[in-house]
Amino acid sequence: MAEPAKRPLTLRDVSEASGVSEMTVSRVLRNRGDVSEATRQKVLEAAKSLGYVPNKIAGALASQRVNLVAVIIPSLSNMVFPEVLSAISDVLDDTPLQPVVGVTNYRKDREEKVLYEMLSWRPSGVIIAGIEHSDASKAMLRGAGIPVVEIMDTDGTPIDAAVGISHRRAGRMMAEAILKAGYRRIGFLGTKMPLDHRARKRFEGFTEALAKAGLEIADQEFYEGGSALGKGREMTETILKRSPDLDFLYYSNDMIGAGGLLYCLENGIDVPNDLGLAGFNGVELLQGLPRRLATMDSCREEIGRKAAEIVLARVEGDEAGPSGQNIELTPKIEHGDTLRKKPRDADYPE
Amino acid sequence: MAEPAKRPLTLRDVSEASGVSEMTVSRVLRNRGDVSEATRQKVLEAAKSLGYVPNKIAGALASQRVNLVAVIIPSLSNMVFPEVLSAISDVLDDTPLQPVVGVTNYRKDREEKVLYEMLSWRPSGVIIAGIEHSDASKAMLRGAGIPVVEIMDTDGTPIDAAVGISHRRAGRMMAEAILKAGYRRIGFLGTKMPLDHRARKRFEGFTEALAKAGLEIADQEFYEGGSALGKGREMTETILKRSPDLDFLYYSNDMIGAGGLLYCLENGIDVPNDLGLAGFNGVELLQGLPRRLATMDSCREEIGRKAAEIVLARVEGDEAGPSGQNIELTPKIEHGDTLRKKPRDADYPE
DNA sequence: GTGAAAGCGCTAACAT
DNA sequence: ATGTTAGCGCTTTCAC
Repeated sequence: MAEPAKRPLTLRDVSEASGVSEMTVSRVLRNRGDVSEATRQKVLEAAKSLGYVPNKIAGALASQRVNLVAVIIPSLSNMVFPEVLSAISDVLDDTPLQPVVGVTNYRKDREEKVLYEMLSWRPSGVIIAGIEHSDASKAMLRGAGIPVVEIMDTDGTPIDAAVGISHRRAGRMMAEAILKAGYRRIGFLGTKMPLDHRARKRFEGFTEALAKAGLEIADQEFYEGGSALGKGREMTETILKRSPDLDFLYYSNDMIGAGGLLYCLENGIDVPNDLGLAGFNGVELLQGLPRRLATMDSCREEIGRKAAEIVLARVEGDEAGPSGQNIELTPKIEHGDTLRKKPRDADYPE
Repeated sequence: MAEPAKRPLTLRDVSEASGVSEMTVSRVLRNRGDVSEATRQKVLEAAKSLGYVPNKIAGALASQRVNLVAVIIPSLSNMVFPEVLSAISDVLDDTPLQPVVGVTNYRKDREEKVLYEMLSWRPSGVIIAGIEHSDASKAMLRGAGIPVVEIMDTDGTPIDAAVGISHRRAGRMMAEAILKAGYRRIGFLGTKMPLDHRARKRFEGFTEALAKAGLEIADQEFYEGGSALGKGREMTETILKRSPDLDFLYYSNDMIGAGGLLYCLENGIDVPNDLGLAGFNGVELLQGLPRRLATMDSCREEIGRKAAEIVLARVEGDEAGPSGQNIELTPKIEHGDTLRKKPRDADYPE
């Protein structure tokens, strides 16, 4: 029953309460070095009854070790990132390392600030979303002298190590699957992309693959903010009214794709025959929809796990581990119910 | 162009590079005290060109101030908590305080551990979800000597301050609205609740209000884990097959409610006439559904904002601010398209 | 198995 | 406006 403490307790308080030197108390509390079972118990008891909570600030300063891993992501409202996070947490859970999250809102200036703040706590490693950073951010990351794992995207040169997928390739793969299924008049719906590099790269890969087949995006529509499901609905209505002859809609993420799917179903559009749909990410939400939206798994779980493992390996092995790796995972297309696997008999007889 | 630093830079390095004492460098970097514009520039330049990042560990130890606010929540995958978080961040954004998030997975033992870890960094305040904690957690919170704001739930006695809604009352209010609309055979669908106190309290308030009207829950169904949308769908099918005469389904959250709604629409059930539906939380996702699910706003934005403001006020005013407050917000029922406002002409002529 | 001394990188409090 | 001194609460290192 600790009284409303005025001054936080210190090792010294525990030392005095237990009649053991500060040093030995410290050893007990950290399970380090040999301590007799007798003193060990005395100390533990004293610490507990006082309600002592060690001061990690002091500990970190003295030991020059901080068991934190900075995890920097663009957003928490896009479910994709919490999922990566939870994979990271799972791996780190049985280790002394602890993730600490920073959010950038997809903004370079925020990223710089968040990074600076986090590095000033001298974490043991950094896991950061994306492979595009400002020069200042890159300089900080390089200068920090700690393992840095860039995640989600491998289209670029990592500072240290990277784990992700190639979004350019993902866009290409989806375009190829769509073409193979016989769709030809393809619309694109997505976020305004100046900020989201991965969405942009998927778009680029997508158009590139279409171009190779002599095709272009037939129409497109972009959105900003707001409820993704609602936006998907609205955008789908807009683009279909403007270009009723489209036979496929590629969405830059599953949430707007889901909104589009709901719109199509309500309006009696024959999916996937008259109109095919596909999103991106493979979010769990899709399991509950009336039809399974075609999508592409973005390997979030594995990315999080691998990233954490890399940091862990580097922190444990004092020497720099395998640096400079760029691990590209391969996303799989899920056709679901909205992307047929081959052309209808009637059309595109080629 | 900082070389791959071996040893992190210190104030001393900046001091030497700029020919100014460590103390003055420190003053410049913190914008504290009077420094001539000339030296100010010299220092800033030196710091920048070296790529110096201050060591907050040392700073915090020396100043006995840590501008972190521990925010402890059950989960990141339930969108409700990221929303509270983002309200907290917004308020704290223009202040020196910074939120740091810990996740408990709805488990008391995790909460204890997370709390211990966070307190060992000596944060300036704690914002913690829920008002139910283990004795050990309560002792830690009391002993920390910092402002503690318990959020989301006001049904209980706060340790220090609380901001939230009464979930018992929320459950009652929904029951009353449902009864007023003439529904009588009411089913409940929700999470297994040993862990989620707020869901439990809503359930209790709900059944209590039914009891007052001489009614009982006609059937119920519980779930664990999995995709909420999909689960809502499955549970709805199950409960309706078992009890086809139900005329209302009350879901413990909007996601399973949304799944239920989709199921009903697909199966041609007349909502809200033959069957009414309601969820809880007022999540944005609902905006994109074919019909607006009845729900109840859980005031997440305001809760986050108020909580952050309380911590802020207490940290700024050195003296303890208004302690012991228990701010109960009032959720509003949104009838949407799935809960009619009064009985059908035909039934329940009373 | 235990203790004493030194110092981690910074800032408060006092000089000047 | 700038510099000096003395810690902050722990851990490292070395002694016993």
